[in-house]
Amino acid sequence: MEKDLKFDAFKDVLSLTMEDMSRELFQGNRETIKIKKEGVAVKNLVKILNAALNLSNEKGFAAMSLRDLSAAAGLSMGALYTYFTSKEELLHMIQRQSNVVAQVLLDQIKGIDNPRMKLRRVIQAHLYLSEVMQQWFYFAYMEAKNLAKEEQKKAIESELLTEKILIDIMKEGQEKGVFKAANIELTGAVIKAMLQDWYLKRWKYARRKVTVEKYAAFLVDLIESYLTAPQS
Amino acid sequence: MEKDLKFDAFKDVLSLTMEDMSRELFQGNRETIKIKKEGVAVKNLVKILNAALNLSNEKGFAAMSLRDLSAAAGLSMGALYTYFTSKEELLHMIQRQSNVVAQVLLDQIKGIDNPRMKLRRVIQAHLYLSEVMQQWFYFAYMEAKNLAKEEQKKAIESELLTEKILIDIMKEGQEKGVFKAANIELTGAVIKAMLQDWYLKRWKYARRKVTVEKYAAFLVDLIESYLTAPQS
DNA sequence: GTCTATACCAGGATAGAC
DNA sequence: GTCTATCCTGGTATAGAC
Repeated sequence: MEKDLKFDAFKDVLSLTMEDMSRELFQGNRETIKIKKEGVAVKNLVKILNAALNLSNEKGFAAMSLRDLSAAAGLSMGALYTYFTSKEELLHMIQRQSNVVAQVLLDQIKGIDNPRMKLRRVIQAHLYLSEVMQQWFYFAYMEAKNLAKEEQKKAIESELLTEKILIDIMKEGQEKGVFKAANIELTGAVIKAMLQDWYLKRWKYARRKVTVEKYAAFLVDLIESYLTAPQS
Repeated sequence: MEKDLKFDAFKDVLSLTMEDMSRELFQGNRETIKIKKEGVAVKNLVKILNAALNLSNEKGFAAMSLRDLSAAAGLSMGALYTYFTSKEELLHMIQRQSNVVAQVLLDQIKGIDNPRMKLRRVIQAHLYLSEVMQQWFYFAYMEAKNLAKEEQKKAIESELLTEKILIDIMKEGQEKGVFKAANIELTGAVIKAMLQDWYLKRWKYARRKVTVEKYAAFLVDLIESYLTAPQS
Protein backbone atom coordinates (compact mmCIF):
# COMPACT_ATOMS: atom_id res chain seq x y z
CA MET A 1 0.00 0.00 0.00
CA GLU A 2 1.15 3.51 -0.78
CA LYS A 3 2.70 5.54 1.95
CA ASP A 4 1.96 9.04 3.15
CA LEU A 5 3.76 11.87 1.46
CA LYS A 6 6.60 13.34 3.50
CA PHE A 7 7.23 17.04 3.11
CA ASP A 8 10.99 16.78 2.59
CA ALA A 9 10.62 14.16 -0.09
CA PHE A 10 7.96 16.21 -1.82
CA LYS A 11 10.06 19.35 -1.73
CA ASP A 12 13.09 17.67 -3.27
CA VAL A 13 11.17 16.25 -6.19
CA LEU A 14 9.83 19.55 -7.40
CA SER A 15 12.02 22.36 -8.59
CA LEU A 16 10.11 25.40 -7.59
CA THR A 17 12.72 27.78 -6.32
CA MET A 18 12.45 31.41 -7.32
CA GLU A 19 15.02 30.78 -10.02
CA ASP A 20 13.02 27.89 -11.49
CA MET A 21 9.93 30.04 -11.52
CA SER A 22 11.78 32.93 -13.11
CA ARG A 23 13.20 30.73 -15.82
CA GLU A 24 9.79 29.32 -16.62
CA LEU A 25 8.25 32.75 -16.62
CA PHE A 26 10.97 33.98 -18.97
CA GLN A 27 10.41 31.16 -21.40
CA GLY A 28 6.70 31.68 -21.36
CA ASN A 29 6.99 35.40 -22.07
CA ARG A 30 9.78 35.69 -24.61
CA GLU A 31 7.79 38.06 -26.82
CA THR A 32 6.98 40.68 -24.22
CA ILE A 33 10.35 40.54 -22.44
CA LYS A 34 12.84 42.67 -24.34
CA ILE A 35 15.92 41.06 -22.83
CA LYS A 36 17.26 38.23 -24.95
CA LYS A 37 19.98 36.57 -22.88
CA GLU A 38 18.41 34.02 -20.60
CA GLY A 39 21.11 34.39 -17.96
CA VAL A 40 20.57 38.12 -17.56
CA ALA A 41 16.81 37.89 -17.73
CA VAL A 42 16.50 35.14 -15.14
CA LYS A 43 18.86 36.88 -12.74
CA ASN A 44 16.80 40.07 -12.86
CA LEU A 45 13.45 38.32 -12.83
CA VAL A 46 14.45 36.68 -9.57
CA LYS A 47 15.03 40.12 -8.10
CA ILE A 48 11.84 41.57 -9.57
CA LEU A 49 9.57 38.70 -8.55
CA ASN A 50 10.98 38.49 -5.07
CA ALA A 51 10.50 42.19 -4.55
CA ALA A 52 7.07 42.26 -6.18
CA LEU A 53 5.74 39.34 -4.13
CA ASN A 54 7.13 40.73 -0.90
CA LEU A 55 5.84 44.24 -1.42
CA SER A 56 2.42 43.35 -2.68
CA ASN A 57 1.79 40.61 -0.18
CA GLU A 58 2.59 43.15 2.49
CA LYS A 59 0.48 46.05 1.35
CA GLY A 60 -1.33 44.99 -1.79
CA PHE A 61 -0.35 45.13 -5.44
CA ALA A 62 -2.25 48.35 -6.07
CA ALA A 63 -0.49 50.08 -3.20
CA MET A 64 2.95 49.04 -4.45
CA SER A 65 4.35 51.78 -6.66
CA LEU A 66 6.80 50.91 -9.39
CA ARG A 67 9.26 53.24 -7.71
CA ASP A 68 9.01 51.07 -4.59
CA LEU A 69 9.52 48.03 -6.72
CA SER A 70 12.43 49.57 -8.57
CA ALA A 71 14.16 50.39 -5.28
CA ALA A 72 13.48 46.98 -3.71
CA ALA A 73 14.59 45.06 -6.79
CA GLY A 74 17.68 47.20 -7.26
CA LEU A 75 16.80 48.06 -10.84
CA SER A 76 15.90 51.36 -12.45
CA MET A 77 12.42 52.14 -13.69
CA GLY A 78 13.71 51.90 -17.24
CA ALA A 79 15.12 48.44 -16.61
CA LEU A 80 11.86 47.25 -15.09
CA TYR A 81 10.01 48.17 -18.23
CA THR A 82 12.16 45.88 -20.32
CA TYR A 83 10.53 42.97 -18.46
CA PHE A 84 6.92 44.04 -18.78
CA THR A 85 5.09 46.69 -20.73
CA SER A 86 2.75 47.86 -17.97
CA LYS A 87 2.13 47.33 -14.29
CA GLU A 88 -1.00 45.43 -15.13
CA GLU A 89 0.93 43.02 -17.28
CA LEU A 90 3.25 42.30 -14.39
CA LEU A 91 0.17 41.35 -12.37
CA HIS A 92 -0.97 39.00 -15.07
CA MET A 93 2.42 37.40 -15.53
CA ILE A 94 2.63 36.56 -11.83
CA GLN A 95 -0.94 35.32 -11.75
CA ARG A 96 -0.49 33.06 -14.77
CA GLN A 97 2.68 31.65 -13.32
CA SER A 98 0.83 30.79 -10.10
CA ASN A 99 -1.75 28.84 -12.05
CA VAL A 100 0.75 26.67 -13.86
CA VAL A 101 1.48 24.93 -10.62
CA ALA A 102 -2.05 23.72 -9.91
CA GLN A 103 -1.95 20.52 -11.89
CA VAL A 104 0.77 19.12 -9.67
CA LEU A 105 -2.15 17.91 -7.60
CA LEU A 106 -3.40 15.63 -10.29
CA ASP A 107 0.02 14.04 -10.72
CA GLN A 108 0.04 13.12 -7.08
CA ILE A 109 -2.93 10.79 -7.23
CA LYS A 110 -2.12 9.00 -10.44
CA GLY A 111 -2.07 5.26 -9.98
CA ILE A 112 -3.51 5.24 -6.52
CA ASP A 113 -6.57 3.12 -6.11
CA ASN A 114 -7.73 3.40 -2.55
CA PRO A 115 -9.99 6.47 -2.21
CA ARG A 116 -9.01 6.98 1.36
CA MET A 117 -5.36 7.13 0.42
CA LYS A 118 -6.14 9.33 -2.56
CA LEU A 119 -7.84 11.84 -0.32
CA ARG A 120 -4.89 11.88 2.07
CA ARG A 121 -2.50 12.39 -0.81
CA VAL A 122 -4.38 15.28 -2.33
CA ILE A 123 -4.61 17.06 1.00
CA GLN A 124 -0.93 16.52 1.67
CA ALA A 125 0.14 17.54 -1.81
CA HIS A 126 -1.94 20.70 -1.71
CA LEU A 127 -0.56 21.76 1.64
CA TYR A 128 3.04 20.95 0.78
CA LEU A 129 2.79 22.75 -2.51
CA SER A 130 1.36 25.87 -0.91
CA GLU A 131 4.06 25.68 1.73
CA VAL A 132 6.80 25.84 -0.87
CA MET A 133 4.99 28.40 -2.99
CA GLN A 134 3.43 30.37 -0.18
CA GLN A 135 4.01 33.83 -1.68
CA TRP A 136 2.56 32.83 -5.02
CA PHE A 137 -0.55 31.28 -3.56
CA TYR A 138 -1.16 34.23 -1.27
CA PHE A 139 -0.72 36.65 -4.15
CA ALA A 140 -3.05 34.72 -6.43
CA TYR A 141 -5.74 34.63 -3.75
CA MET A 142 -5.54 38.25 -2.70
CA GLU A 143 -5.10 39.86 -6.10
CA ALA A 144 -7.67 37.83 -7.98
CA LYS A 145 -10.16 40.69 -7.79
CA ASN A 146 -7.78 42.96 -9.71
CA LEU A 147 -7.69 40.74 -12.75
CA ALA A 148 -9.59 41.28 -15.95
CA LYS A 149 -12.96 39.53 -16.11
CA GLU A 150 -11.66 36.69 -18.22
CA GLU A 151 -8.75 35.86 -15.95
CA GLN A 152 -11.02 36.07 -12.93
CA LYS A 153 -13.12 33.40 -14.47
CA LYS A 154 -10.06 31.20 -14.82
CA ALA A 155 -9.23 31.69 -11.15
CA ILE A 156 -12.73 30.63 -10.19
CA GLU A 157 -12.58 27.60 -12.43
CA SER A 158 -9.28 26.62 -10.92
CA GLU A 159 -10.80 26.78 -7.43
CA LEU A 160 -13.75 24.69 -8.50
CA LEU A 161 -11.47 22.19 -10.18
CA THR A 162 -9.65 21.50 -6.93
CA GLU A 163 -12.98 20.95 -5.29
CA LYS A 164 -14.08 18.65 -8.04
CA ILE A 165 -11.02 16.50 -7.52
CA LEU A 166 -11.90 16.23 -3.84
CA ILE A 167 -15.55 15.57 -4.51
CA ASP A 168 -14.84 12.86 -7.09
CA ILE A 169 -12.61 11.02 -4.68
CA MET A 170 -15.25 11.19 -1.98
CA LYS A 171 -17.94 10.00 -4.36
CA GLU A 172 -15.81 7.04 -5.32
CA GLY A 173 -15.29 6.33 -1.63
CA GLN A 174 -19.01 6.38 -1.04
CA GLU A 175 -19.65 4.02 -3.91
CA LYS A 176 -17.07 1.60 -2.58
CA GLY A 177 -18.65 1.86 0.85
CA VAL A 178 -15.62 3.31 2.60
CA PHE A 179 -17.23 6.67 3.28
CA LYS A 180 -20.65 7.32 4.76
CA ALA A 181 -23.40 9.31 3.09
CA ALA A 182 -22.61 12.98 3.60
CA ASN A 183 -22.91 16.23 1.72
CA ILE A 184 -19.71 15.84 -0.23
CA GLU A 185 -20.15 19.10 -2.11
CA LEU A 186 -20.06 21.07 1.11
CA THR A 187 -17.32 18.85 2.46
CA GLY A 188 -15.23 19.65 -0.60
CA ALA A 189 -15.83 23.36 -0.12
CA VAL A 190 -14.71 23.41 3.49
CA ILE A 191 -11.69 21.21 2.83
CA LYS A 192 -10.65 23.78 0.28
CA ALA A 193 -11.20 26.56 2.83
CA MET A 194 -9.01 24.77 5.36
CA LEU A 195 -6.31 24.16 2.77
CA GLN A 196 -6.33 27.83 1.88
CA ASP A 197 -6.12 28.87 5.51
CA TRP A 198 -2.68 27.32 5.66
CA TYR A 199 -1.16 29.84 3.29
CA LEU A 200 -3.42 32.75 4.16
CA LYS A 201 -2.71 32.68 7.90
CA ARG A 202 0.91 31.73 8.00
CA TRP A 203 1.58 33.99 10.97
CA LYS A 204 -0.94 32.11 13.07
CA TYR A 205 0.46 28.64 12.51
CA ALA A 206 4.06 29.83 12.69
CA ARG A 207 3.38 31.49 16.03
CA ARG A 208 1.93 28.26 17.38
CA LYS A 209 4.79 26.25 15.92
CA VAL A 210 2.55 24.06 13.82
CA THR A 211 4.42 22.42 10.94
CA VAL A 212 2.86 21.54 7.58
CA GLU A 213 3.05 17.88 8.31
CA LYS A 214 1.27 18.36 11.60
CA TYR A 215 -1.41 20.45 9.98
CA ALA A 216 -1.80 17.89 7.21
CA ALA A 217 -2.14 15.05 9.71
CA PHE A 218 -4.76 17.01 11.62
CA LEU A 219 -6.80 17.78 8.51
CA VAL A 220 -6.71 14.21 7.31
CA ASP A 221 -7.79 13.00 10.72
CA LEU A 222 -10.66 15.49 10.89
CA ILE A 223 -11.98 14.63 7.45
CA GLU A 224 -11.57 10.88 7.70
CA SER A 225 -13.19 10.90 11.08
CA TYR A 226 -16.17 12.74 9.62
CA LEU A 227 -16.48 10.57 6.54
CA THR A 228 -16.23 7.30 8.43
CA ALA A 229 -18.25 8.19 11.53
CA PRO A 230 -21.62 6.50 12.08
CA GLN A 231 -24.47 8.35 10.39
CA SER A 232 -25.75 11.25 12.53
CA MET B 1 -32.99 22.77 26.89
CA GLU B 2 -32.10 25.69 24.64
CA LYS B 3 -33.04 25.55 21.01
CA ASP B 4 -31.03 26.18 17.91
CA LEU B 5 -30.82 29.71 16.63
CA LYS B 6 -32.99 30.37 13.59
CA PHE B 7 -31.68 32.88 11.09
CA ASP B 8 -34.88 34.91 10.78
CA ALA B 9 -35.23 35.27 14.53
CA PHE B 10 -31.61 36.31 14.82
CA LYS B 11 -31.92 38.88 12.07
CA ASP B 12 -34.96 40.54 13.60
CA VAL B 13 -33.37 40.97 17.00
CA LEU B 14 -30.38 42.92 15.74
CA SER B 15 -30.66 46.25 14.06
CA LEU B 16 -27.80 46.22 11.67
CA THR B 17 -29.18 47.80 8.55
CA MET B 18 -27.01 50.25 6.69
CA GLU B 19 -28.90 53.07 8.37
CA ASP B 20 -28.24 51.68 11.83
CA MET B 21 -24.57 51.35 11.02
CA SER B 22 -24.44 54.88 9.60
CA ARG B 23 -26.07 56.35 12.68
CA GLU B 24 -23.64 54.58 14.96
CA LEU B 25 -20.73 55.63 12.84
CA PHE B 26 -21.96 59.23 12.93
CA GLN B 27 -22.29 59.24 16.69
CA GLY B 28 -18.85 57.75 17.10
CA ASN B 29 -17.20 60.32 14.84
CA ARG B 30 -18.90 63.60 15.72
CA GLU B 31 -15.59 65.50 15.90
CA THR B 32 -14.24 64.59 12.50
CA ILE B 33 -17.56 64.82 10.67
CA LYS B 34 -18.27 68.45 9.85
CA ILE B 35 -22.00 68.00 9.31
CA LYS B 36 -24.01 68.68 12.44
CA LYS B 37 -27.57 67.62 11.66
CA GLU B 38 -27.93 63.91 12.30
CA GLY B 39 -30.65 63.47 9.69
CA VAL B 40 -28.53 64.88 6.89
CA ALA B 41 -25.38 63.14 8.00
CA VAL B 42 -26.98 59.71 8.31
CA LYS B 43 -28.70 59.98 4.96
CA ASN B 44 -25.41 60.77 3.22
CA LEU B 45 -23.37 58.27 5.18
CA VAL B 46 -25.71 55.56 3.98
CA LYS B 47 -24.91 56.55 0.42
CA ILE B 48 -21.19 56.86 1.07
CA LEU B 49 -20.83 53.59 2.95
CA ASN B 50 -22.88 51.64 0.47
CA ALA B 51 -20.84 52.97 -2.41
CA ALA B 52 -17.53 52.55 -0.60
CA LEU B 53 -18.22 48.96 0.41
CA ASN B 54 -19.46 48.02 -3.04
CA LEU B 55 -16.58 49.59 -4.90
CA SER B 56 -13.80 48.42 -2.66
CA ASN B 57 -15.13 44.92 -2.24
CA GLU B 58 -15.20 44.71 -6.00
CA LYS B 59 -11.77 46.02 -6.83
CA GLY B 60 -10.04 46.87 -3.58
CA PHE B 61 -10.01 50.00 -1.48
CA ALA B 62 -6.71 51.21 -2.92
CA ALA B 63 -8.02 50.89 -6.46
CA MET B 64 -11.19 52.85 -5.65
CA SER B 65 -10.61 56.51 -6.47
CA LEU B 66 -12.50 59.18 -4.61
CA ARG B 67 -13.83 60.34 -7.95
CA ASP B 68 -15.35 56.87 -8.39
CA LEU B 69 -16.76 57.07 -4.91
CA SER B 70 -18.15 60.54 -5.45
CA ALA B 71 -19.95 59.42 -8.59
CA ALA B 72 -21.31 56.23 -7.06
CA ALA B 73 -22.49 57.94 -3.89
CA GLY B 74 -24.05 60.83 -5.80
CA LEU B 75 -22.12 63.45 -3.83
CA SER B 76 -19.46 65.89 -4.95
CA MET B 77 -15.84 65.55 -3.91
CA GLY B 78 -16.27 68.56 -1.67
CA ALA B 79 -19.23 66.99 0.08
CA LEU B 80 -17.32 63.75 0.66
CA TYR B 81 -14.61 65.60 2.49
CA THR B 82 -17.06 66.91 5.04
CA TYR B 83 -17.44 63.32 6.27
CA PHE B 84 -13.77 62.41 6.53
CA THR B 85 -10.53 64.31 6.32
CA SER B 86 -8.61 61.82 4.16
CA LYS B 87 -9.14 58.62 2.26
CA GLU B 88 -7.16 56.78 4.88
CA GLU B 89 -9.48 57.99 7.58
CA LEU B 90 -12.44 56.64 5.68
CA LEU B 91 -10.71 53.24 5.69
CA HIS B 92 -10.24 53.42 9.44
CA MET B 93 -13.79 54.52 10.10
CA ILE B 94 -15.18 51.54 8.21
CA GLN B 95 -12.74 49.16 9.82
CA ARG B 96 -13.54 50.34 13.35
CA GLN B 97 -17.22 50.06 12.68
CA SER B 98 -16.77 46.46 11.55
CA ASN B 99 -15.07 45.58 14.81
CA VAL B 100 -17.84 46.89 17.00
CA VAL B 101 -19.99 44.01 15.95
CA ALA B 102 -17.71 41.21 17.12
CA GLN B 103 -18.89 40.96 20.70
CA VAL B 104 -22.36 39.98 19.61
CA LEU B 105 -20.91 36.49 19.73
CA LEU B 106 -20.35 36.60 23.45
CA ASP B 107 -23.93 37.71 24.08
CA GLN B 108 -25.18 34.65 22.29
CA ILE B 109 -23.72 32.13 24.70
CA LYS B 110 -24.57 33.88 27.95
CA GLY B 111 -26.51 31.62 30.26
CA ILE B 112 -26.02 28.46 28.27
CA ASP B 113 -24.51 25.63 30.19
CA ASN B 114 -24.16 22.69 27.86
CA PRO B 115 -20.85 22.99 25.97
CA ARG B 116 -22.23 21.19 22.99
CA MET B 117 -25.06 23.67 22.70
CA LYS B 118 -22.70 26.55 23.32
CA LEU B 119 -20.55 25.48 20.41
CA ARG B 120 -23.58 25.20 18.13
CA ARG B 121 -24.73 28.63 19.16
CA VAL B 122 -21.42 30.34 18.55
CA ILE B 123 -21.12 28.80 15.10
CA GLN B 124 -24.67 29.78 14.23
CA ALA B 125 -24.31 33.30 15.60
CA HIS B 126 -21.06 33.89 13.75
CA LEU B 127 -22.48 32.71 10.45
CA TYR B 128 -25.74 34.61 10.80
CA LEU B 129 -23.94 37.77 11.78
CA SER B 130 -21.59 37.56 8.82
CA GLU B 131 -24.58 36.88 6.60
CA VAL B 132 -26.27 40.12 7.61
CA MET B 133 -23.03 42.09 7.60
CA GLN B 134 -21.39 40.39 4.67
CA GLN B 135 -19.92 43.51 3.10
CA TRP B 136 -18.43 44.70 6.35
CA PHE B 137 -16.81 41.38 7.16
CA TYR B 138 -15.41 41.00 3.68
CA PHE B 139 -13.99 44.51 3.78
CA ALA B 140 -12.42 44.03 7.19
CA TYR B 141 -10.78 40.81 6.06
CA MET B 142 -9.45 42.03 2.75
CA GLU B 143 -8.31 45.48 3.76
CA ALA B 144 -6.66 44.55 7.05
CA LYS B 145 -3.24 44.73 5.46
CA ASN B 146 -3.75 48.40 4.58
CA LEU B 147 -4.22 49.46 8.17
CA ALA B 148 -1.63 51.11 10.35
CA LYS B 149 0.45 48.72 12.46
CA GLU B 150 -1.56 49.35 15.59
CA GLU B 151 -4.92 48.68 14.00
CA GLN B 152 -3.56 45.59 12.33
CA LYS B 153 -2.71 44.28 15.75
CA LYS B 154 -6.28 44.82 16.85
CA ALA B 155 -7.56 42.87 13.87
CA ILE B 156 -5.29 39.95 14.76
CA GLU B 157 -6.37 40.04 18.38
CA SER B 158 -9.97 40.03 17.32
CA GLU B 159 -9.38 36.92 15.22
CA LEU B 160 -7.61 35.18 18.06
CA LEU B 161 -10.38 36.15 20.46
CA THR B 162 -12.99 34.34 18.37
CA GLU B 163 -10.76 31.30 18.40
CA LYS B 164 -10.30 31.56 22.13
CA ILE B 165 -14.06 31.50 22.63
CA LEU B 166 -14.25 28.33 20.55
CA ILE B 167 -11.30 26.73 22.28
CA ASP B 168 -12.62 27.50 25.76
CA ILE B 169 -15.92 25.87 24.96
CA MET B 170 -14.19 22.78 23.62
CA LYS B 171 -11.94 22.60 26.65
CA GLU B 172 -14.95 22.73 28.91
CA GLY B 173 -16.53 20.01 26.84
CA GLN B 174 -13.48 17.83 27.23
CA GLU B 175 -13.43 18.33 30.97
CA LYS B 176 -17.06 17.37 31.21
CA GLY B 177 -16.35 14.32 29.11
CA VAL B 178 -18.63 15.27 26.22
CA PHE B 179 -15.79 15.76 23.73
CA LYS B 180 -12.92 13.43 23.04
CA ALA B 181 -9.26 14.34 23.35
CA ALA B 182 -8.31 16.28 20.24
CA ASN B 183 -6.09 19.17 19.27
CA ILE B 184 -8.58 21.88 20.13
CA GLU B 185 -6.23 24.69 19.17
CA LEU B 186 -6.09 23.48 15.60
CA THR B 187 -9.77 22.66 15.67
CA GLY B 188 -10.50 26.25 16.68
CA ALA B 189 -8.33 27.55 13.86
CA VAL B 190 -10.06 25.54 11.17
CA ILE B 191 -13.54 26.30 12.50
CA LYS B 192 -12.63 29.96 12.15
CA ALA B 193 -11.41 29.32 8.61
CA MET B 194 -14.68 27.63 7.69
CA LEU B 195 -16.69 30.44 9.26
CA GLN B 196 -14.75 32.97 7.25
CA ASP B 197 -15.24 31.04 4.05
CA TRP B 198 -18.93 31.76 4.30
CA TYR B 199 -18.51 35.48 3.75
CA LEU B 200 -15.39 35.29 1.59
CA LYS B 201 -16.85 32.94 -1.01
CA ARG B 202 -20.42 34.09 -1.20
CA TRP B 203 -20.58 33.46 -4.95
CA LYS B 204 -19.78 29.81 -4.46
CA TYR B 205 -22.50 29.07 -1.95
CA ALA B 206 -25.03 31.27 -3.71
CA ARG B 207 -24.41 29.45 -6.96
CA ARG B 208 -25.00 26.13 -5.25
CA LYS B 209 -28.07 27.47 -3.48
CA VAL B 210 -26.74 26.74 -0.02
CA THR B 211 -28.48 28.83 2.66
CA VAL B 212 -26.81 30.01 5.87
CA GLU B 213 -28.87 27.67 7.94
CA LYS B 214 -27.87 24.75 5.80
CA TYR B 215 -24.21 25.71 5.99
CA ALA B 216 -24.50 26.16 9.75
CA ALA B 217 -26.11 22.74 10.15
CA PHE B 218 -23.36 21.17 8.08
CA LEU B 219 -20.57 22.80 10.05
CA VAL B 220 -22.09 21.84 13.38
CA ASP B 221 -22.48 18.27 12.18
CA LEU B 222 -18.90 18.09 10.94
CA ILE B 223 -17.42 19.46 14.14
CA GLU B 224 -19.60 17.52 16.54
CA SER B 225 -18.97 14.36 14.62
CA TYR B 226 -15.22 14.93 14.95
CA LEU B 227 -15.31 15.84 18.63
CA THR B 228 -17.50 12.92 19.62
CA ALA B 229 -16.05 10.21 17.36
CA PRO B 230 -14.11 7.36 18.92
CA GLN B 231 -10.42 8.17 19.38
CA SER B 232 -8.43 7.56 16.20
C1' DG C 1 -24.27 71.86 3.43
C1' DT C 2 -23.07 71.27 -1.21
C1' DC C 3 -20.95 72.26 -5.50
C1' DT C 4 -17.39 73.66 -9.02
C1' DA C 5 -12.98 74.80 -10.06
C1' DT C 6 -8.47 74.27 -9.27
C1' DA C 7 -3.97 73.25 -6.86
C1' DC C 8 -0.73 70.04 -6.39
C1' DC C 9 1.66 65.79 -6.45
C1' DA C 10 2.45 60.82 -6.94
C1' DG C 11 2.60 57.41 -9.98
C1' DG C 12 2.93 55.07 -14.58
C1' DA C 13 5.30 55.33 -18.66
C1' DT C 14 9.03 56.52 -22.14
C1' DA C 15 12.93 58.84 -24.77
C1' DG C 16 17.46 58.94 -25.40
C1' DA C 17 22.25 58.97 -23.45
C1' DC C 18 25.56 55.72 -22.21
C1' DG D 1 20.94 46.15 -21.32
C1' DT D 2 20.62 49.79 -18.04
C1' DC D 3 20.14 54.40 -16.29
C1' DT D 4 18.55 59.30 -15.81
C1' DA D 5 15.57 62.73 -16.89
C1' DT D 6 11.25 63.99 -18.10
C1' DC D 7 6.37 63.71 -19.55
C1' DC D 8 1.66 63.74 -18.31
C1' DT D 9 -2.41 61.52 -16.49
C1' DG D 10 -5.21 60.90 -12.87
C1' DG D 11 -5.38 60.92 -8.00
C1' DT D 12 -6.03 63.37 -3.34
C1' DA D 13 -7.25 67.42 -1.34
C1' DT D 14 -9.06 72.28 -0.71
C1' DA D 15 -10.76 77.21 -1.56
C1' DG D 16 -14.46 79.78 -2.23
C1' DA D 17 -19.02 80.61 -4.60
C1' DC D 18 -23.68 79.57 -3.86
